[in-house]
Amino acid sequence: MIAENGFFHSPVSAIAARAGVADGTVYLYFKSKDQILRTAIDTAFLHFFERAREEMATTEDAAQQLRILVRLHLETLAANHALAVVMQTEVRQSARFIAEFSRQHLVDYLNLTREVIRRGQQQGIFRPDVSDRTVAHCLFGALDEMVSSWVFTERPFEPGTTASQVLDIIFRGIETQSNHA
Amino acid sequence: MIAENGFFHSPVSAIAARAGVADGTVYLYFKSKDQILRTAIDTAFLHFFERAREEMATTEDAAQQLRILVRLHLETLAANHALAVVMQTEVRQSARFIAEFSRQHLVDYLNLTREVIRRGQQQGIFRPDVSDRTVAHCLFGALDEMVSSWVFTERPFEPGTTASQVLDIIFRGIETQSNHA
Amino acid sequence: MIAENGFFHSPVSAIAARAGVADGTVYLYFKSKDQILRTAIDTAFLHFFERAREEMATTEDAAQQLRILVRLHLETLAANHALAVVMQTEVRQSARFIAEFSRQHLVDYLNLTREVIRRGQQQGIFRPDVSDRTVAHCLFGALDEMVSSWVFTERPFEPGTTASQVLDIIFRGIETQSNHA
Amino acid sequence: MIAENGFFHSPVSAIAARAGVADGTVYLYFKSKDQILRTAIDTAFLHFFERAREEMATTEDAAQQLRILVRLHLETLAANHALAVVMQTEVRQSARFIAEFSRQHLVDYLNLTREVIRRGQQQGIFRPDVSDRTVAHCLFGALDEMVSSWVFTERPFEPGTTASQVLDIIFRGIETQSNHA
DNA sequence: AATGAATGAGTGTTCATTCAT
DNA sequence: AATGAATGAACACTCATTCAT
Repeated sequence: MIAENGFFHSPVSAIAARAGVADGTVYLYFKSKDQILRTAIDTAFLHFFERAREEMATTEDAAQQLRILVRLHLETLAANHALAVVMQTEVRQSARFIAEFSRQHLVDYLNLTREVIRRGQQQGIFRPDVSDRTVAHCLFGALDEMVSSWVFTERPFEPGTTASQVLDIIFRGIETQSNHA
Repeated sequence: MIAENGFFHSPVSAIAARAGVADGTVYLYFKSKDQILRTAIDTAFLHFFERAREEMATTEDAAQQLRILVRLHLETLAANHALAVVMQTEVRQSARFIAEFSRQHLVDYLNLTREVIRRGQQQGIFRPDVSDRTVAHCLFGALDEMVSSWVFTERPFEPGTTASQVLDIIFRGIETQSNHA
Repeated sequence: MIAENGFFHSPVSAIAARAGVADGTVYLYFKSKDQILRTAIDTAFLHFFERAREEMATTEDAAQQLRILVRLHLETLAANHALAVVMQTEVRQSARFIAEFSRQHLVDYLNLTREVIRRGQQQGIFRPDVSDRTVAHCLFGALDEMVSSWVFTERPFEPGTTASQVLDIIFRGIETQSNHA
Repeated sequence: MIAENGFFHSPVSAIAARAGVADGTVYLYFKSKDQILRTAIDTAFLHFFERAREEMATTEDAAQQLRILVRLHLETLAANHALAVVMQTEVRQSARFIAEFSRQHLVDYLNLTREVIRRGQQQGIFRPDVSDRTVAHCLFGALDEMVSSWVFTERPFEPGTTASQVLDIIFRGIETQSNHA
């Protein structure tokens, strides 16, 4: 519902109707309309982090872990168009909302990425002369923009191909010479 | 006003008061509340494109042109915090708004970037084996995320430094070996 | 409310207050302010037609049926001053409103009257050399004006007397000589 | 303008535009929007009464004078469709407006008609056993309804024919037997 | 005299939220 | 637990009127 019409253009009554319950019932499960959106976002991030932690535990190679993260990011959204729309729009609905709430999730995600970057730098596979913060922002920004491009156009989306393309550029940009050669 | 509270949380009466005019006066200049936001965004992009075209005309070197674009992107927003907030939030307020209106500006910007990338590939300074579309998305996404990071935290922002950091990664990621060596 | 102040000078908030409900409640029962008026008018005509059909079925004499219609017209409005005011004013609020909506009720009423006239002509009690349309308009117009006269002054109103006076003139005007003698 | 859209749906700005002047100019000639309508109505009645007095002075025969009034009523409106619309709608816009303002014109008109009726009764050509008030209302009501019927449908309108038809009924209804024979 | 930009009070309508059932 | 009728605050927008030019 929210993905289709936007949070502000989705009356609680419409959300309730879509869920097949009465308006009042919504308030038995959510304290306010805002909480519906927050819960949806929280849940999505929670699931993402769970899977990310699980899958990243299967290897110690930072490059491999980065590949896992990137693939998971793109696959999760590719598999759920409505979620993707919400993530590319409503999550950024207003400066106050972001500052108070949704930015924290992104910071968590960025921190996770930064840890992997730093590990790669310690492992000698990533250049040590770029800040992990910058790299994480570049990587996240690139992925984010690829998703936006898909969501706001009618293009087909192949998460695997997209992941390769982005990583092709970012890896080359951050890998050490020895590694690259 | 919109930057501070968000478009949906900014009554027309508040916008009018901030502008020092009566509510009705707003409607002498804008057909609807929506048009206020659209006009602001249109104007910002118009100015940006004008300056970009001017400054990019001073050189034929694609790498140099890319540096100009990146610097202009970051400097424009760094110089106007409210504009930056609007660009990182309200421009993405709902899928419908984006699809109907604001995405076109981004597409124009991405196309401008892609042209430069392609020129660089023809000039032999950028790798020919990555698509200009992917590169443009990566670059824009990286910059966009750097701006968001600044806007939604209290960090100081140095557009020059940020530009160098991002370009350091992206350039290395897309330049040809010969060039890099 | 509308009878007292006129439709355009009756804010929905005032109508709601008079009804003892909150403003929003009005919109649970009416789609728009316009619909309040339309529903009131529709309902009044519906009841009138129902009663008219019932009472007219008690006789086959066209003259008697006409007397029934006239009495019902005047008694219905005499019994409900507010309704009478609305019928003499708001029903004619604008050319567009009338053309789109309220005229149809009058046309239905006029058609009912015309049928009775034609029946009387066939029965040989009404002159055949005047058109039923003209007669119906004269009769309705006369009644309408009697009601207006009452509504817009402080005069007392006796529907029975008024009915007799109007019918005295119209009947004499339309009856056949043989009948009249 | 008012005839087309109704008084309440005609902004002063639209009326001014139609008149080819600026909004403010309207207020040099009318104290308020209401006065525009009142002046239009006043003027129309003034002209009507002037012509009625003139033409009625040409004969002493009450029946003839009534014919003159009826013809003038219908011809005046037939000649000016917009005026007719205003007379059949806006003149009755609300009970308060009518009570305060427009009813007086009708009362004047009805009084003029009543005088003629009484004169006809004194002349022995109209029945003395019906009240002049009732007759005047019947006659005016009949004419009024004929005009409404024309204004709110697409029918062609022939004031002469319509006058004959109405008078055929009303005259027969009110004339004395001797006269009728 | 004429203008038309500016005003700001007024109003129809929406919708998040509550609560008696 | 679930309902959905009722609420009333909030808001976008209109427009009669004013007044400096």
